[in-house]
Order: sequence, then structure tokens, then C-alpha cells
Amino acid sequence: MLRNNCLSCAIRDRAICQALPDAALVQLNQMARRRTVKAGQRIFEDGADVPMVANIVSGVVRLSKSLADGRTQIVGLMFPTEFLGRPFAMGGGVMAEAATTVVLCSFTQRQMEHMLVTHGELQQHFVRRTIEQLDAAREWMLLLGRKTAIERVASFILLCADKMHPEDCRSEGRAALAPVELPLSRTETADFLGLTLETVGRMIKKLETAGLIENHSNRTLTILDRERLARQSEPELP
Amino acid sequence: MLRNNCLSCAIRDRAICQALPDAALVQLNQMARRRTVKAGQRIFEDGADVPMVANIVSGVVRLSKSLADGRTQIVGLMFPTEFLGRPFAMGGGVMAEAATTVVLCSFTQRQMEHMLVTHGELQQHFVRRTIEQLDAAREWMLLLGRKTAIERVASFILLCADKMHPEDCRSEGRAALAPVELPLSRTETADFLGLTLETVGRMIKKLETAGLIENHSNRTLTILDRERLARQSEPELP
DNA sequence: CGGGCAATTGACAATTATCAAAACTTGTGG
DNA sequence: CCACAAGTTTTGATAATTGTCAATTGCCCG
Repeated sequence: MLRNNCLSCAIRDRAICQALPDAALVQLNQMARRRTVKAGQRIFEDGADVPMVANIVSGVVRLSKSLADGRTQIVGLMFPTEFLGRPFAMGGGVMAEAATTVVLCSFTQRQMEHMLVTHGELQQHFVRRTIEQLDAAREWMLLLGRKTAIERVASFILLCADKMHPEDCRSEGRAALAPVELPLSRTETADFLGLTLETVGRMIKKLETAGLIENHSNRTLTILDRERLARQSEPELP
Repeated sequence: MLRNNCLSCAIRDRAICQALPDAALVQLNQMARRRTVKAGQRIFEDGADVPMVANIVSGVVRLSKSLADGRTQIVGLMFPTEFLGRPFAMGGGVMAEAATTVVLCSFTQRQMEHMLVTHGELQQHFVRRTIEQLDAAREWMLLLGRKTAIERVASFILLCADKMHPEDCRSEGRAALAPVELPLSRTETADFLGLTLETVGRMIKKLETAGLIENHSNRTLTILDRERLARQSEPELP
């Protein structure tokens, strides 16, 4: 009896499961547990009793680290199809929380480790995902260490747009683009960009005044000129 | 005929090779190539003709990313026994250069991929190393996004001390500690900490005035009070 | 011993943070 | 459906950390 149906899963061919042939999915089905986590709730803490890993089916997860006095840095945002957790390793000192309501397809760490060892292609997909996270972290290090406040905010808006509407990246010029749902509050955005909430707000306004975006509700905006926004997100060649 | 001797290698049981039994080392020996890179020289660029990977035998490698206008961020420092390069993936947009004179034990990407697929334990050690790099990157994101200038400099000195003299971490209190060789110039340090070289210099002096360190030549210093330096590197609980 | 790069020092500017108050959402319950 | 409360966000005034620019000093190596 299958508790879920991997074969008809929304992310079946975009998550790491894509590495597995239909046949092998039966095995996964027996281990997978669907779980919904409401916005703001903790998904796992360092040193949880039962270490788990999961595919993100929908929603956005934020990973964060903090200093003892409360200063917080969001060190990663994870979107649907991404793989959360760390087989073959512990710790890392990050906390995972649901930024929006999240649906997970979860496994125990042990279960996943077994699958990875058994299925070589799955292991390779996992390695690739991990390396992608490393690349994303380093890209963000460049942002945190060297970009100005307005460049950071522009980069963040583009990141959200690209992750939420992958199609639009390719569409040319200033065609009407779908509104972007920001998965973070101002405070969280500030913690992601290494700024204060006030500075984030001011920069968003600046981008709006410049006509690059249009700000609707607190969490929604439309990109009016993607090209100029991209130019604002990092300098161009002289 | 063996070009090197893995069995007697200085890092044989600390690099990922530790995963392999002596018997399997014969295979490695046939592929490994020792290579010395002088300080400042490029090790690999993104999209090199022959993608390579390597164990760092001695010296320090810096990984960096840049914006088009020249702003640079060092996104990783790699020390002896660490594994450089990315099997099963390309790109990442980072440049690897020798920070000091470096000795590498290098392989082509293809060779290493073959070894990883063939030897499960090696693969797992590689995964663990990659995850360690991810953790290090995230720790640095916290530093870049949220720490003050002096906290950053203190953190950097401690990082160098710990990586160069792993023994001293355990030694208690204010016993005489070996002098620390900084592998980076002021400019490079600034690019690692997301500061300017002037600010780095000022903070080093501040730490010296406070009696936490003693600054010898430009690249050498001694930690006089490790405990207080650690306290300066991040805040403590109230 | 001198040339050249690297580091220090100092004066000043600027970006971003801090603090405080007002305006606005959002959700709840009558 | 409206009113109200709580939490966010915006706005403004001011401060502070860090950056910029320029000049000097120091150090390494031929």
C-alpha cells in the first residue's frame, strides 16, 4: 500500500527522484512521508532526535544562523524541487524554518543514506544539488561582502522572480511579467541581505521611484523593467 | 612504475584518500600528478580545458569571485588535506589561486569521477568534504552579513591559527602559542572579510593595543590571549 | 643602498544603522 | 461587514561605522 504516489508527484522529474526509474520509485514510496509545515514553523533544528531529509514539494524554506546576541543571517532559501538535509553528515549549526507554508516529502536520514548508497545515479544527483547549494552560498558571499544596499535588494528581487517563475527568465525585454511573491517579510529580507529592514524598505522605494518595479501589497511586486533591474543588481563591464 | 608514493604521502590519512585501503592506492598512484604552484599563480579558472581536481598537500589556496567593476570577494580558503575541485559538476564561477606556494596532488576530473563511482567510501568522504565546505561558506555568510569589522578580523586570525596549528586549539588558556602565519596580504584579507585594507589594518592594531595579539612582520603575529580574542570574534550570551 | 610594492596613518565623506513615531496591513470577533 | 488590535512597514532625523583619498612610512630584494 502506497502512502503517496511518487509516480504522479508534482516534482517527480525535477527533484533528485528524477534519477530513479519508475521501478525504483516503489521503494521510495514506502519510505516517503508527506508533511505540511505552516509558515514560521521550525522544520528542523541542529541535533534533532531523528535526523531527517526532505524534498521540498511546495513553498519556501529558509536556513538561518545566529550569533548569541540575536543577530541573524539567513544563509539559504530553498525552493520547490530542492533537497533539504544532509545525508552522511551532521550538524552545520543551521536552523530550517518554513518561510511560507511548505509541503515536504520527507525521509529519515538513514533511509535516504540507504537509497543513495544503493542507487548510484541518485547519489550523483545529490552531489550535484549539494554543489549547487555551495555555489549559491558563494554567490551570496559576494553579495554580502561586496554589493551595495541597492544592488543587494535588486539581486534579491531577481532571485525571487527567477525561482518562482523560471519561465520568465527567458522571455525578452519588458513584456508584462507576472507579479513576484516575496517569500520573506522585511525583517527576514534584511536578515538575508545583511541589512536593516529600514534600508531594505528605502531601497525598494528607490527602485519603485526609478520605475524599475511596482510595489503592490507588502509582499507582492511587479518587475517593470527586468533589464535595468538586472543592471542595478550588479555593475556592467566598462 | 609509480610517479608518486601515496603510501608515504604526508596527508595519506587526512585527505579523502584515507577512505581507501592500501591496496586501492596503487590505482590512485597511477593517476596522481604532483604539482607545485607558486604564490599568486592561478590554479584553475572556470571552464578550463582539462577540468581537474586535487588534494592540497601543502600551502593555502584561495577561491574568489568578482564583479565586473573589480570588486572581489574571497569565498573560500583551502588548507592542506582539503579537496579542491568538483567532480560531477562544472563551473561555479570561482577562480582558484595559490595564496602561498602550494603543492597539489592532482587528477583529471574524469579520473576522479571514476574513482568515486568505483569506491563507495571515497564517494562518501567526498560528500562529507563538500558539506564541510558548505558549512564553512555559511559560517562566513554570517560573518559577512552580521559581524562588525573587529569581530571579522578576530575571527580571521582565529581561523588561520586553527587551520595552521590544529594542536593549539586544545591547549588551555594563555600558554605560549606558536606564531600565526597569515596566508593573505592586507588586500586579500580585506577581500576575504568584506572590508577595506585600511579597516583591516586598523582593527589589527586595535587588537594589538588591547593586548590580545602581537604583530610581528606583516604576515606574522602571535596570539597573546586566545580566550579574549575568541570573545572578540563573536558576542557571548548575556 | 636604493627602488618598489605593501602597510600605516590621518582627515574627511558617505553609506548604512539606530531610534522614534506615524501610517498602513492583516486578521479577528462582534 | 465593520471596528479594532497587533504586527509590519514606512518615514524622518540623527549617529556611527566603515569607506575613500592622499601622504608617509616601512619592508623586502635585487
